[in-house]
Amino acid sequence: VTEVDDKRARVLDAALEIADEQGLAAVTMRAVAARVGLSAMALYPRVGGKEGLLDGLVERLLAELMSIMDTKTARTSTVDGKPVDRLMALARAVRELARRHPAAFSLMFARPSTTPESVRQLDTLYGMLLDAGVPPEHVPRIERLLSTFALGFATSEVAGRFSAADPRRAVRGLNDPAVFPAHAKLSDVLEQGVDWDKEYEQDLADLFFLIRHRWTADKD
Amino acid sequence: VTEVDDKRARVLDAALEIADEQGLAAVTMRAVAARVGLSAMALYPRVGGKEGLLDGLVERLLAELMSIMDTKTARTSTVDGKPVDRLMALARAVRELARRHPAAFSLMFARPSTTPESVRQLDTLYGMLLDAGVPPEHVPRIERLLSTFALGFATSEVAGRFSAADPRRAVRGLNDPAVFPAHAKLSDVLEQGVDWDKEYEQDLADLFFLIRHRWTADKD
DNA sequence: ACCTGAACACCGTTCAAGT
DNA sequence: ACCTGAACACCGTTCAAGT
Repeated sequence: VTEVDDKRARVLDAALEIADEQGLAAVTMRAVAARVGLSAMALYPRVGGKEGLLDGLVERLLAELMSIMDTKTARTSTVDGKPVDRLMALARAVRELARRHPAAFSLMFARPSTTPESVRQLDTLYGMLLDAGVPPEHVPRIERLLSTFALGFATSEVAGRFSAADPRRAVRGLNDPAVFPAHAKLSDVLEQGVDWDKEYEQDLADLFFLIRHRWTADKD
Repeated sequence: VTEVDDKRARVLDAALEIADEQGLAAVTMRAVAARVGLSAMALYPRVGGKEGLLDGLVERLLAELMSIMDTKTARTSTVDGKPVDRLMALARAVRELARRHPAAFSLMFARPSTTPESVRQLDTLYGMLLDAGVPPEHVPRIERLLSTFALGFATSEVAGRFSAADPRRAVRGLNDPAVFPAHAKLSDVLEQGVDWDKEYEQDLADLFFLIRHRWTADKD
């Protein structure tokens, strides 16, 4: 039983390595098989076709996400720190995961994981939000809001959505108020580059500001 | 000149139709060519290979996004309504676009558009945020925050990330406090289904609450 | 039980050939 | 100038055959 899992794990290792080194398009049944020293057909009992292989990759990423968070929180000794700190650590771990595996990370949006393990991780997140004082009836929604933003930010970064929007890769007439009035008004701000680490921290601060203050003054 | 664009447009029409009807995997050079009555090779001068075809699809989606917003704001006559209303209309248009083209929509995260037209759309967004009172130095960041969330939410919906997390597609022991303590605490909330329209509206309300109140009490 | 290799039906793209 | 069709180097997967 654990032997089968072991064989599967070795295939997923190989697939993730190829994705990291050569991109997702290079993750071919044949290429993965060659790396583990088998024929392409020998993978089918292990991972169940290409779809199963990619689903397995998402499982691996989720497992690594949790291990990143554990090592991080252990190092700064916030294992049982304030709930918001643990949420922040998780949010930062998402981004680090994306930087470690930029090609494979794009699968996270496309191939939702429904393994018991992923439900356990969701349960941990729900627990943190409850501890942080989010009213129970809002917890699932706030979880989706935060995870959607964190996944989206990391995906935008590694897929180039953010850098592509950088106006310094000049479109003609960018500072012409007649063509791009808002860009012209913001030219000072736009000229300086973006510190993505800082931007992410600011975004998280804003979102947690929301969580902290949304349910204090007014109820619901 | 416009004749070349016209030919290109016809190819992109066909590609989008196939994506809508049969999914993104069915968008094949051969299939698209067949739909416009040409050989596969005749597409190359028009769109420049498969990559160019997919980039063109993203352009189409962005154009449709703006047309959705225009018709919506026109109907509710908020064309020159309050800036926040226009931002809300745009955010809702993103989601409607995803529902119209669920398969092609996933390209939005993967293939950022850098055409002059997309910069014009970004400029419009910047303008709305300035009008809404966001301090200039925060406008690009808030734009990224909002667009990342809106894209991420719509992608999660159409790609099944949200529905896959639905606990009612039962994992064993979901209500066992020993296994999933947070799920057990939230069982009342989780049992009732989610109204996605309502959830999105609440999320937008929260985010605009943030925009409205973040820069009033404390100056950053 | 587990693995292999030939084969099938595809895919994007090159290229020589047609008009 | 614009299009075609054969061909090339792939791809995921089926299946009969080996041990």
